[in-house]
Amino acid sequence: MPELPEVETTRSGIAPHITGQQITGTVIRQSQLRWPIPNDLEQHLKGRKIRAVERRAKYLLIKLTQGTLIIHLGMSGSLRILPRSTEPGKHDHFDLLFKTLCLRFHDPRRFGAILWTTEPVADHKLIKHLGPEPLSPEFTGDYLHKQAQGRSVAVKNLIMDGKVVVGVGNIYANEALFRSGINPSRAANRISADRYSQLAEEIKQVLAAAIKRGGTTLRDFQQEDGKPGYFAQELLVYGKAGEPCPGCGEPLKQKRIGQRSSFYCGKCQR
DNA sequence: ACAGTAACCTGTTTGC
DNA sequence: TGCAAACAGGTTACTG
Repeated sequence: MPELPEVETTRSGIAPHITGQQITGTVIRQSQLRWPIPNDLEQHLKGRKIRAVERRAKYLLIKLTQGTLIIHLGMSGSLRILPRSTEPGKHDHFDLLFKTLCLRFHDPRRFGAILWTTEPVADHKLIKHLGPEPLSPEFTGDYLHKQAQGRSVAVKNLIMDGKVVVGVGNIYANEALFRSGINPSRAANRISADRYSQLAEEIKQVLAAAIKRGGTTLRDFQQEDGKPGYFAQELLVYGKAGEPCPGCGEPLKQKRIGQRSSFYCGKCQR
């Protein structure tokens, strides 16, 4: 599910409800996620206040008066703000409790993670190797072009590589490549600087547009209030194999690149 | 350093 | 209709 727009939607949705609030407790119903939820989590969190809710890549960073709760939504995770008394359902693995509210983590596939750290987040093992944020000024066509030198991987794999740029998952990689007219299979080192400028721009545009719509809900992404994201209706190619290309009308193609389904137009994307 | 694959887990869709 | 295989928004870890 969640790529950068979905995580950002979640961040901005939960922040106003919990910022400044004091944590009164936690509930762990299933600790076996991508990594186990630390079993001493509650003693670190209880009584502390939420100072800020930030995001780095697809990680949500719940900054406390001391230390940070790191949450990743994996493939199928979501967070909701609910009244404390709400009965948990299946796959509701974790609650962060406040006086009257509860921040509830739901994740059927359990690829998500809930971790705790007291070190500066930028130094954390999962975060320190990450590339720039795609919506930051340092992410440019020139930067991408440089990263591509000496790399023969498909350009789609390059832009989905978190060491190169974060937050671009399968949906938005497909969309941005279509909008740039670049074939997803093209070797990264065989694309001009100009085309990389276009690509960097389209990545920024599509992510920003998706954030505006509250992300993309394909099956189960929920915003913090339980509503879906509305960007799915604006997707041009993702999941649309066989349908006419919005540019030329030729049927869109589907192909696996690096174990992921890729959707593209063989005529408009070269 | 790079490229490719398997692994984590559950639910839904597809194909025989 | 039933069952098994394939596939799904992510990322690490391992292999060659």
